[in-house]
Amino acid sequence: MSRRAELVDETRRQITAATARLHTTIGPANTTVAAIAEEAGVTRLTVYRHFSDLDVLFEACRAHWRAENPPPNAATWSAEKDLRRRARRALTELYGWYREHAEELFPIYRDMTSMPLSSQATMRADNRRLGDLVLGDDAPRGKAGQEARALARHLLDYRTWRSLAIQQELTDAQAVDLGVRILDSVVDRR
Amino acid sequence: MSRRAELVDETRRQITAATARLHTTIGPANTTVAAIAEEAGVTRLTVYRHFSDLDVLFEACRAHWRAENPPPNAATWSAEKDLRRRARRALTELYGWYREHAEELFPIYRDMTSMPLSSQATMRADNRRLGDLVLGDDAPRGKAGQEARALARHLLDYRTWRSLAIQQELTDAQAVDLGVRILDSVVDRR
DNA sequence: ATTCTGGTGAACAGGCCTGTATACTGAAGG
DNA sequence: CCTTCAGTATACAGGCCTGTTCACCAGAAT
Repeated sequence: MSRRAELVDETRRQITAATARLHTTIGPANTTVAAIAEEAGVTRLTVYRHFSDLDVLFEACRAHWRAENPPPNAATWSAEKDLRRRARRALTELYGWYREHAEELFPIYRDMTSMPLSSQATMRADNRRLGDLVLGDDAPRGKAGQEARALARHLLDYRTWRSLAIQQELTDAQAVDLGVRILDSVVDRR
Repeated sequence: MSRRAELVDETRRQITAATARLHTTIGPANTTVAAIAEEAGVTRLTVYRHFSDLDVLFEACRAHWRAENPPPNAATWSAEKDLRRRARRALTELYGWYREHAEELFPIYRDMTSMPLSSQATMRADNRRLGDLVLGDDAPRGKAGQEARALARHLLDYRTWRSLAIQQELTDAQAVDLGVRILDSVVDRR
């Protein structure tokens, strides 16, 4: 990569990083192009140049942030063969990550509706994937399965963690315990 | 009440009603004084006159809307002596109300952080009260009690209903079932 | 009939935002 | 050495918002 291209790339990176900083503080809904430019130490015009489509910037910003703050690796959860252990591990890791990034994730979820639909879809798909991963083969069939999946996904959501841990003031350990117990009782019911 | 005072009062009512309409559609965060005035068929100046303090308007608006859309009467829940029945009744009534006002409540909860602290406190207190009412004397002591209360309150929250019923696409009946089962399993555990 | 006064209409200065256009600068790179 | 072009600086026209001031009107109240 030529030096020239490198510089351009660096500017682009600055812009996405600045956007990420704003999204995780004041939130996407209040993030203006003017603010991004200032935060990136760049002219408004430069932002427009790099990202004529704001949605592209939002997606780039999302990718950037996740690369710098990697969420737990859900793939390893499958190693636990027992549902309770698997759920415990998943919730512990995820809730830990949520706690670590509580402040940053809050504006994201709050302003979700003002984000590009593609990003919203991605987040929903992620949530679904995690839920299915935790349930594994233990998901009942039919209606019971639908409810179990709904519960698993609900428990894995950031907002559920926030409700339990921040609003209701449970410790993360308590929230995890509660989640595991609940999920088990629903899946395991005769 | 004199005719004069009546007219003044009517204007005030128009303003709070207009505010309520805006809060339940575009949300408190996007509700401007200009928009309120227009929606109320009144001058911006008139709005300022009646409510120099916006927080007062917000609170009046909240009261107005709740009077027109009364939530279920939680006091009657205590009639059910069995926890499961009580929880079922509470969740059924509350989730029904949430469903009925799903669209209107959404912007309120989304923009909660941009509402006056007093309103936020009121909502939290309400939630606590409902939770305690549902648990009644069945709340365990100590740590288990704390978790049971947290769960009850969490289940009664609008956002939990939304997560289960809208996001995860459960029917209200399914969400209620799930909630009752979960709460029972946590309260009743060994 | 006259006085109050809630509401109107218009205007102000100030702020922040948008998207676009202009001409300029400075460094990478042929 | 000289071209290319990413980024700068500055400006514009347009939009919407805020809070406040002033003169004015018309209908209640007395």
